[in-house]
Formats: sequence, structure tokens, C-alpha cells
Amino acid sequence: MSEEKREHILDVAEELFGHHGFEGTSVRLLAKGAGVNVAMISYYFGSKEKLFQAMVERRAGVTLMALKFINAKEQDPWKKIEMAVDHYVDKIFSNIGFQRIMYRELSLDQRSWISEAISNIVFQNTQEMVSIIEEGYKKKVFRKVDAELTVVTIVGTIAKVTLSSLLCCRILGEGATKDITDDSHRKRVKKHLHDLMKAHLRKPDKA
Amino acid sequence: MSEEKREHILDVAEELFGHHGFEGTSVRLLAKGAGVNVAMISYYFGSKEKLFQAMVERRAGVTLMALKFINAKEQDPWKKIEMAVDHYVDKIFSNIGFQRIMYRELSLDQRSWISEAISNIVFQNTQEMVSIIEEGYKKKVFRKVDAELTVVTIVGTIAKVTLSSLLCCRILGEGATKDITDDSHRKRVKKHLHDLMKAHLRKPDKA
DNA sequence: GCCAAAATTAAACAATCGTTTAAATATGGC
DNA sequence: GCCATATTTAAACGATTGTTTAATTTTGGC
Repeated sequence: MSEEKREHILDVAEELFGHHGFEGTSVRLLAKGAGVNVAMISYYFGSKEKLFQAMVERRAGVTLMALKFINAKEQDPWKKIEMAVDHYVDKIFSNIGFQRIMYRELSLDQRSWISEAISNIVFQNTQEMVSIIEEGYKKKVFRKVDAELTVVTIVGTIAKVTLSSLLCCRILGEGATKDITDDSHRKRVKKHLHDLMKAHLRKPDKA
Repeated sequence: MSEEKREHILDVAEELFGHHGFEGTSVRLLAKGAGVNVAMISYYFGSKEKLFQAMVERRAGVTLMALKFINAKEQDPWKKIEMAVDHYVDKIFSNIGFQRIMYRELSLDQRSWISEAISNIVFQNTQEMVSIIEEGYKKKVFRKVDAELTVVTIVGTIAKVTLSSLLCCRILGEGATKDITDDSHRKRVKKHLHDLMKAHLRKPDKA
């Protein structure tokens, strides 16, 4: 099979699985969406579940390397946190569909091996973020906080905003005209998280 | 139908929908789980979707009243925020299954009327929390922050922790022995959020 | 232009889906 | 104990599920 056709099917799969879930997306709908015959899904990928797996594996693990790169750089923890937050926000906003699939899958007990794979990815990313915070302790620029839950707060905030366009636009209250992918939302989330982390990690003024 | 039997079916439905999703839970599985004949689901509730609706409506809207009660009390905003956070944590930790169903449904384009209903509930709760923060502005005890995203941060943190037992226990790293519902997790999340909000909302010391 | 391999097709497969039917049983007022 | 109503049952309904089959078309090296 041509590589571009395979990629096209995976693109369509990500789109449809994102909107309707795994069980809610039939093989016939996938085939029609990709403009191929129903039998081609089994022919190319083996099964619906293996197509799902291929779709997950295509996206997974890319974030980790970027985080490691940020963390490896020789610079002050404040800048690192800021860069990591920006990277997270950009990454998730650029892959909202896949983001929703990941967290939906994590909350289900349906395909445990995929849940575990996703869990591994998220866990490794979290650890990388934690090590940034811990470096801040050592360099005595951050106060002691609950590092793990601080990372959860960052990721959780972004995940919540990108969970639902409908809800996000109502809560952020910038009119229904703007889509969730609008740049203003992205900037606003970044600003909020920078502000939040600055206040949260700053050492108290010695009185 | 006896009220207790109806409640029992709804309990089982919440459990199964929570673990396997709407499309992943067959009517026959629901019936077997509740110990009734398959036909009884249609007989009692009309359809699988109406059973789902009944299950959602049973839980929805209860949180809002409690929040309004907290907000109505005459006391300082710091105490209100603390109480609201505690209430949110307790509420969500006590209904993890339903929590997962809500956010899963919000991220899907499958049953739009249910998504809208859930969106309404979450939005109203958010507004109530925002008004607590805004009262803090007026009383000049909170600094100006992005109130809406601050609420998203609180809810997002709790949602992320309760999303997956597997992931939560790995990130929080307290051994696989402890379940996600363990009291220590709940306390730790409360402490983190109290600490976070204190740092985030505190007015900077005038230097 | 030929031929084996790969790709694509429509049709059929058994299994399961949500729901309905019609018969059997249980219930409660009289 | 009788009868109308409500409940419960097993069986069947047509539709859709994911996958396979077998026939057909397309492809690329020689």
C-alpha cells in the first residue's frame, strides 16, 4: 500500500475515532470516510483494533523527546517551566482529536493494553516535568511544592479546556464565533499557566 | 416497578457505562448485571438511551445547590474557596464512575442533547466558583487573576487525578496497593489545591 | 504484451446489536 | 377465588457489527 494512502486512512481514523469513539465508529464509516472499500481496513491493518493501535502509535511518544530536549538545555528553571508549558499547550491544541481519544481510552476498561501504553507515555512525560521542578529545588529558585500534583494541574488545565469546544467557549465566554482552536484561547491558557506557576513556585518573601 | 429495583438498575448502569462506555455496554450486559430480563430495560425505561438519560439526570445538578449554599454564607473568600475546593474533591471522588461518564460524553459527538445537558451543569458550577473569586476582588483580598481559567485549573486537576486509577497511582507513586479512592489521595489533592490557590490568589507583598 | 503479485471489489459470513412480540406468571382489590 | 392489570419471560425481529471470501482489476518487472 502506498504510504500516503495509509497515512490518509490513519488521519480519517483519528478524526472519526475522536468524534464518535472506538465502539461508535464502524468499519464501514471508516472506509467511506477514507474513500476505500470496507475490506481494505482488514486487508491493510488486520483489524479495526489494529488500525486503532496503529493510529495511537503514530502520535505517541513524540512529546517526550521534545520535553527531554527542553530539560537538557542549560538554563534557569523558570525558563524551562515556561517553555515546557508552552510546548504542552501547543502540542495538545494541535492534536485535540488525539488528545480526546487518549483520555477517553484511559477512562475506559475496554482495551487494557492500549490504556497501559497511553499510561506509559503520560507517565514518562510527567516524570520529565517533575524533574524540571526538582531541579528548581536544587538551584533554590523554587519553593517546595507537591511536584507530581503540580504537573497534574498543568496538564489537567489544558485537557479540560480542550475537552469540549461547546463547554470551553461558554466558560471562557468569548462568543460562539470563535472556535476552540482559536489562537486567542491558546495564548490565554499559556498566560494563565505562566502566571499560575510563577505564583505557585515562587519562594515567599522573607519578612 | 418498585423504586428500589429502578435504583438498582440505574446503579448497575452507572457502573457498566462508566467502565465500558455507552456503545461498549450492551443492553444484555446491563440486564444480566442487574439480574433482570433483557426486555425489562425497554419496558421500564423505553430504550437504552433513555436509561442513560435517566442515569445522568439522577446525579446531575446536585453539586450546584451545595456550591450555592457555600457561596451564600457570609464569610471571607479564603474560607469559601477552601470549602468549595473540599466540596468539589469530595463530590468527584465519591462519584468517580459518573465523573468519567460526564467528561467522556462531553468529548464525544454522539448524543448532543446529553452533551448539552452536561455542559449546562458544568457551566453553572463554574459560574458559581467564578463569583466566589470575584467577591474576593471586591473585598480586596484576592489579586486579579484569570478567574474562569482558575476554576478550570481546580476542576481539571481533580478530573485528571480521578481519570484513571492506573495512571493516578503511578504518578502519585504511593504503591500499587492503594486504590484511587484511598483517603490519602483525596487529602493530598485537597492540600495541593489549597496551597495552590493560596499562592495564586494572594496579593503580592508591597515592597 | 505477458504474467505473477498486489490491490480492489461486491457479496456473504456468523455474531451481536437494540427492540418487540406474545405467552406465561404474579399481583392486588373485591 | 376471581379477574383485570402489571410484571416477567423466552423467542424472534430486522438491522448492523467486524471480518472473510472469491472474483475482478490494476500494477510493475521482464
